Amino acid sequence: MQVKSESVNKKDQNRENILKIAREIFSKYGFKKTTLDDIASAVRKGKSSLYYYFKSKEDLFHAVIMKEVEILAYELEIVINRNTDPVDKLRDYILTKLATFRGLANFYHAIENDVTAVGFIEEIKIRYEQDEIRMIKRILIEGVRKNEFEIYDFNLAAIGITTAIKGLEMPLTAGTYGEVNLERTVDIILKIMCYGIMKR
Amino acid sequence: MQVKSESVNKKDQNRENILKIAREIFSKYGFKKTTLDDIASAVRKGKSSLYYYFKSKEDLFHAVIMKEVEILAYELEIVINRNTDPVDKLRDYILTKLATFRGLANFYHAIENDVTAVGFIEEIKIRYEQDEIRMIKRILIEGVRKNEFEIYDFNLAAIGITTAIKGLEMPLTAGTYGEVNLERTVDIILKIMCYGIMKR
DNA sequence: CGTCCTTTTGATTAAAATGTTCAAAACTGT
DNA sequence: ACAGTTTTGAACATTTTAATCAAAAGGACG
Repeated sequence: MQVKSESVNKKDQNRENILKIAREIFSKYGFKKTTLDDIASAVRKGKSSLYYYFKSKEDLFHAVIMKEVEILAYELEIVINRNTDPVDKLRDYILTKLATFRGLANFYHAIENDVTAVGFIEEIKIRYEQDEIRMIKRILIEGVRKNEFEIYDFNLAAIGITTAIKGLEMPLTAGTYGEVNLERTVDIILKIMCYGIMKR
Repeated sequence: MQVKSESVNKKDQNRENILKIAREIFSKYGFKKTTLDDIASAVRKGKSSLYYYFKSKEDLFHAVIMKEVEILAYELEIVINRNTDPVDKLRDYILTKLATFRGLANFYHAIENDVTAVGFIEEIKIRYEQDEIRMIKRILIEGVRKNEFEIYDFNLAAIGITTAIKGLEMPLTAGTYGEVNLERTVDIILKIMCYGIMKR
């Protein structure tokens, strides 16, 4: 009998490799234009071999996106745990998320409406909204503890900021390709959020 | 009766527009992955409308490539007529051609062998080889006139150099994607050619 | 070698996509 | 209303493509 852990390792290794290559191809051509043959021949396997690792094209795509999201989560975790000024932290958080999202958007940068892909990404957005609010809240609480922010309702504030970030993501996932200079826009929004619009 | 010249203009205008957009899409996805629907919806027309302007997908692709070649020819003409040192002119000629070719290569940067596209481009290469030899010859003759080159058989020299350029194009049209630093390679080859050629 | 498990594959199929044709419609200027 | 131009939707034949499956190949181990 083969040792389970070894064979699992081998399989997982193959799976990872397929994911890595599939990621490249999906990000280049989008979900619809990428065929299983493209991926299979890129990993030098028969097309049917892919079904040993993933139960469908959608499944594979889903796995690719999920991995991307994991990476994003990991990067955000790092940003959050850095010992920086709360405002900078907020800024870094937003910029990191946007950068990764710009990449994610590639996955369905197709001309036609790639319904499946859009569906996946929308689904992910919804699923992770709660996490996002929680993270933002942590930043806000830290800001108050450091005596930099003055916030009365953390939940509302976090929801507000999360919503603002969603607004920033829009031009990425929608078709607005004209370089909007995101960094500048982020700074402007940050300024508004930090100093408020009221004269004092 | 409508005035012929007007209607022709309108049609040509539309044709040009289709070509422009088709160029973008072909260069992004390659010949095979680009569908007529992609192009049609990008120009906001029905798919069948395209057949009013081009008799087939191949025909359209062909037209796109031809336009690209025209542009290349135009740019090369400019380089050749610039009043520069013959060696620089040779260098500029090669670099200009390679730059455009790098773009051309995009048109069939597909994973699979895009036989049709490859065929077209090979055909063009062959057709324009004679022109190329002629242009190179002009540069060489000018170089001798300016007392910088010392060449006894212009034809042979031009053919040799053209062949060398072909060698430089190979990594572009073949699958060699690993950045080969073309500019450096060009300089090296130029150096070899020059010190074999230059009067001393 | 034979056994058991893992992994790969070619053949097959059903469904969807795609290039192409064509006759009819829409549009345009006179 | 007319004539020429341009657009289009429906229809079709052909390929492509995702998915399935049973069989084969590979590999560890007694």
